[in-house]
Amino acid sequence: MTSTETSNTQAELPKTFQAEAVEARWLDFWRSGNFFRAGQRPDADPYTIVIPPPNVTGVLHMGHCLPQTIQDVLIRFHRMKGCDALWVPGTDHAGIATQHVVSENLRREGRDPRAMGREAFLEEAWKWKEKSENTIKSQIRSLGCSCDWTRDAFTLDEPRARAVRAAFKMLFDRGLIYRGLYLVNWDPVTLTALSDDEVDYEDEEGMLYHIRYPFADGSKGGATVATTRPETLFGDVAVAVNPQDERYASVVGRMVRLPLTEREIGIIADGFVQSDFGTGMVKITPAHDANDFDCGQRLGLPQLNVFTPDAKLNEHGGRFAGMDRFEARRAVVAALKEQGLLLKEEKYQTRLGRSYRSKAVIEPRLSEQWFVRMKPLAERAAAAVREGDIRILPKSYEGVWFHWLDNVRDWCISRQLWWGHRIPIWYRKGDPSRIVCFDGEGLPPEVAAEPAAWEQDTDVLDTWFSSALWPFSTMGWPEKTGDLARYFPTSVLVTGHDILFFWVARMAMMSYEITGQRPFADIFLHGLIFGKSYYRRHEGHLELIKGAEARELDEMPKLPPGVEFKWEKMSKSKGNVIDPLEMGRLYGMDALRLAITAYASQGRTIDLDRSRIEGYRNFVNKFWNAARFAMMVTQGVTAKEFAAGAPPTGLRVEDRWIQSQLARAVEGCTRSLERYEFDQYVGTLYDFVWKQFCDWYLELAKTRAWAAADVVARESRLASQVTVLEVLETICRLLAPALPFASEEVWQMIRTRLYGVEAGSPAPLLDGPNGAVFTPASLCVAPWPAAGAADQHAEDSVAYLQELVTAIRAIRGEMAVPLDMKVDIRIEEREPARRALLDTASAQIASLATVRSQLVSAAIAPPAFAATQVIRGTTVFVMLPDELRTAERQRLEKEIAHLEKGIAAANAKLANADFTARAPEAVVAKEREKLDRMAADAQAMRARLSALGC
RNA sequence: GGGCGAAUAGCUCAGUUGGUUAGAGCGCCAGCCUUACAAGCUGGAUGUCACAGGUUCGAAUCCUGUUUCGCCCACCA
Repeated sequence: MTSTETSNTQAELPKTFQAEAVEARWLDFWRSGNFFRAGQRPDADPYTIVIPPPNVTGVLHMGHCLPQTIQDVLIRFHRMKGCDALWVPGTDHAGIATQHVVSENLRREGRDPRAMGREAFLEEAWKWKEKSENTIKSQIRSLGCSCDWTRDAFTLDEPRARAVRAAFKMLFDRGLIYRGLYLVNWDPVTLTALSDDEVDYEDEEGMLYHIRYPFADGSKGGATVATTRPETLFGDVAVAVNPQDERYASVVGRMVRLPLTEREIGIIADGFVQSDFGTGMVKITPAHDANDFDCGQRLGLPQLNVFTPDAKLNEHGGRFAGMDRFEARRAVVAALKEQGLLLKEEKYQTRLGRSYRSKAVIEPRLSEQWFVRMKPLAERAAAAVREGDIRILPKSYEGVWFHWLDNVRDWCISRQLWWGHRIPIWYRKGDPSRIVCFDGEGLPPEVAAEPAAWEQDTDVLDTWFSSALWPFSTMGWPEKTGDLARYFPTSVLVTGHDILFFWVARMAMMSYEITGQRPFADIFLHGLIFGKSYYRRHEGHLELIKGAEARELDEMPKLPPGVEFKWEKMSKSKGNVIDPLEMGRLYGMDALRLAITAYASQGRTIDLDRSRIEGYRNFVNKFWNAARFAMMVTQGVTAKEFAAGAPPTGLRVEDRWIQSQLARAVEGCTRSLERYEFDQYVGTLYDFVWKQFCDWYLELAKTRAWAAADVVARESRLASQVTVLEVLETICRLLAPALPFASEEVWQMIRTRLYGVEAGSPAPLLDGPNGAVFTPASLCVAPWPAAGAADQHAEDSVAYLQELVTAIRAIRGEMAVPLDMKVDIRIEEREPARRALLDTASAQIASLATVRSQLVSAAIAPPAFAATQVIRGTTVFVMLPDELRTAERQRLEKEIAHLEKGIAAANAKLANADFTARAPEAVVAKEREKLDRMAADAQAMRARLSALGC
């Protein structure tokens, strides 16, 4: 097969980039080629990322795409840098969240999840998990994520269960896990305890009730307490005042009668009571309030639970028993009012805790739970960041990290759920003091010997317990696996700052405690994606606009009057969710990834505008068309010619210029990626590909690439062709981490064209500087480019030509010279070197500025009429019809005014003696040079203006 | 109540240790289907860099205060 037979001609290549087909092709190719399987470079440094496992609660949304894309960019970058890159994928069983979703679904089908029993429910949950997990995996795949799927993990699978048992036992044996009766956050809807971090607090409008507790001896008066929760009074065991509060000094020690009951309780003093709040008297309900619990512990008060698990009053509620807590509140208030014991009700802003999953109002509940002792673990995690063992990016989150760890309370890890890791504890029936903790498979020996005498704890562990082990449980811990030795600790953790405590801090704590090592070297915290929701102003209040109407508004450049938008956290109820796959279909995954990467500045909210995705879609298409053009103008170039590199004798200044620009781009991209400055990385490429390569180099190359053989020397033509291919090939490699599909497509296209081999087939190694470039079977395993040398002379020369061309174009544009009218120009240039440059570039200038003829000389006799522009001492005359004289006057005046503004600014600076005395010499010199240049140009322009004479 | 972050063009955002006449994309205006690309090309307009002080020869950038917005943490019932 020869290269001509397999070459793509222009006609075969579509004018617009066909994202869908290209994505499918390379996804398949990468998968079958096993390119993402770690361990294929045993001598290379490992680079590891473990995915923050998405919850198997449903499908991925835009919020997930951000971390996945960033991780993939990092992994692909390091893979190309030669690392043994490993990205471990996986999913999280998400205890409460999943159990909640599965239960809801069952209820919708008319089934009662609780009545089904544990086994049957778990069966349903596993079914759900399979479905959700498959969806998530295929979504991650279609994003182009280069995960090593052979190492796929799930937080509830058997290897992870082994890790959970081992970790639990380890902590248990070290006394870091204990069980006790404490007040915990109870979710009365899902009927489980929650950790402190799983409770979201919201300000809500409530009432503060002042209730009179009459003296028990019947004497006049009593204690008036202020409370937001009158329904808990059945659990009161005391009334407390501040010991310093003189108003109540005399009543301390007296007894009062608890309203609506026959019970009597005492008035006590405790320092936590704030005298200036409410009445200065507080009812003490140790079983239902955290403060009161602490107070009760201090003073040895009894704990009286008055609620059932689903937050109905129990037998202590007397005639109110069986009522739901909110219903009971109304009833109790009504009864108190009737008895004249309700002295006052006032509106009051309270903070209500809600379950972060079920949104149910949390009820503090006294119950037997398992806890992790956090203090020693937290100290170690804090020290790790303080000492630089772990680096947090952006640094501003360090403060948050320390504050949380310094104030952390013990972690309640038991959950009264079914979906999760069973707590590996067995109790001896009838003797609760005898317990066994077992980390092996099946039953502990004692239990196996007498199964009937033991029962396993019915609770499961908090999801975050297994998540906390993730960086090493995915590596096979507690087994001493090869992966653990090679890939752990991991390189970086990429996640949102919203789970810094839930997850990140806990991984650090567990990892140091259990493995003695950090879980990751860097923590990169990204922003959270917000969506655009629309509102219509309607009689003073805002009305949410959803559905199709909102989609229409998305497309409108200007919103109709009365409609406004807000950026808000994406949620289904707001109707502002963007489906990543839909965006992928609309604009292509590459464009989506590029937009996300460019948006990934650190630690903020990200207002994702779809017009930005569209902008990058256009960029991908631009890149694609540059490739099409390259294929066109390099027809006939052989692999051997490419491998040998551009013939030096044929190189022109623009070839050296683009190579120099490329060197800077390579350096910029590399530096940005190493520093997690993703927006810089994308910005550098965008500018280089579009502004430098397409707008200038390819345009400059046209004159040679298309010229007939007798007009341009063969070497020159070949040099331009090879340069086009070299630069394009390097661009592919630079783009590959963020834009894997399009770059692979183009790269393989060049490879196939030159070598006549299909993707995946080995390309013959040829001699020459470029001989090895296409050796790898895929771009994703090609080496990251090394930065070449910058060429200052070439950069200056081309900058000069660019200014000249732009000046001529600007004149044409402002004077409205039609494009089909080629103009004649004269250039007055005193410097011989520049004249020489202009001579060699005349064909390029003609092509770029639509020029018919040009005359270059050290001195030009001013023509009768021409539009003129002076740039850096060079005068360009653009010969135009005389009727443009007036237009030219206006244009010159504007140009001169612009220059004068700059001159004035520079003059003011230089006139300041302090500036010339104190500013660094280089800065002053630069300013002076700038002033001289502008002054000379302005002078010349003024001369042209007066010569116009109209 | 504490802490953190943000405020730059109509919109979304850059602006690295203070040194330009403050940038990009989208949108806008004018002109172009110039044989890679109309998802394009060329030219153009657009800013009290939230506000007020201060430091400095010089501030979008550093300091102080103010305002607005967002987030996190916190046991006044």
